[in-house]
Amino acid sequence: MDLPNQSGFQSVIKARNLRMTNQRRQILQVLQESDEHLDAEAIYDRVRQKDARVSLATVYRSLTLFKNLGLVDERNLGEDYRRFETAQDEPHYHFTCLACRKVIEFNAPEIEQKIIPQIEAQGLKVTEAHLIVSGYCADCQRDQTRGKKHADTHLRIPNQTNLR
Amino acid sequence: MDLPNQSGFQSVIKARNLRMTNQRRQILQVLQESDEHLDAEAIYDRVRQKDARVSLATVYRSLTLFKNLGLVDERNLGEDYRRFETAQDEPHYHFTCLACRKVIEFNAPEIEQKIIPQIEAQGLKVTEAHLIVSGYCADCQRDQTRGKKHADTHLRIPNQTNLR
DNA sequence: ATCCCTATTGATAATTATTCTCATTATCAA
DNA sequence: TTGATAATGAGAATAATTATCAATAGGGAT
Repeated sequence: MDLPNQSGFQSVIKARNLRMTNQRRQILQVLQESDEHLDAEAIYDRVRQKDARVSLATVYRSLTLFKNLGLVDERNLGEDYRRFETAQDEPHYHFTCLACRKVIEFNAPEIEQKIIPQIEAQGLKVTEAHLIVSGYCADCQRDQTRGKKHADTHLRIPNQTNLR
Repeated sequence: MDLPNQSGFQSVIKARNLRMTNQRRQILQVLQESDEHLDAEAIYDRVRQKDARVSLATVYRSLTLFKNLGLVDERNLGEDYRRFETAQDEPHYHFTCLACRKVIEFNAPEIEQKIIPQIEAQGLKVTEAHLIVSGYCADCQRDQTRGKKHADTHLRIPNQTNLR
């Protein structure tokens, strides 16, 4: 949630002679207010609830703009799981539960302090690094062992009877 | 390229009463022969060159099957960059050049030895971990500073004049 | 070698997520 | 207030992947 405030955003916008529209304000606000990881569709839904008449195309356009302005990051949190979040100062990484799709953030200073320097020592220039960890959260592990019903649409545990 | 050989594959297939078809053989062979990271379309092209009449749908179906059998891994090597590779014994991670799309593999034992154990200590069960690093390889850095023409279709360097 | 069951395939339609098109609207500097 | 043009809405277009279904082909049993 440490995003430039609206007036800060406004100056960024004007400096590039872009325009500060109501749609952009709404979309940015939704992103700032949420601490979840939303996709374009979810952002679209929330913006509409706030009554703005914003089209899905505009949501996509705005997200692309915000990405390019460095205000928003697009994250691939696993297979078929692209989400957006406001840009953070601290580098951080993501664990995704394959059953309930919950996202848990964590730090891993080894990446910035050891792994990336090692890569750059080979002459490569690093601009981005994502560590994507998948598995099962504590709750869903419990449910599975109990054989409980849960949102198994996304279960990726290989199933002997359905390999195809 | 340390994949079960064809006879090993055959036994895996039969054990699940699946069938060893010519299409599957061809697709698997393409994956084994290549040390690049291919997408479904590229696999499709190569299989067709070997003259088999294989449909794209079958390529997708086979890749899904191989994934579920643990013979093949699907990798998200960055934005819009899903590729397949034969399953490896050693965990490894990927650097992708944003300019030429070259992929360089590297090890990072800190991930398996420190980061994952820390995550699991919190009660999470980890089944997968991908470290995706993006940036510019030595060659493309050189080209850029010289202002050379190169495949800039994929350049992601924010461009002040084209933010939208 | 032949038969039969059914797993697999090819061709193509359907689906999903995202981007594009273009006429219309709205922002904002003058 | 006006004018230049950035931005939008609505829907068409695109691209990647999956689903449908009749036809084909493994491979165990005979």
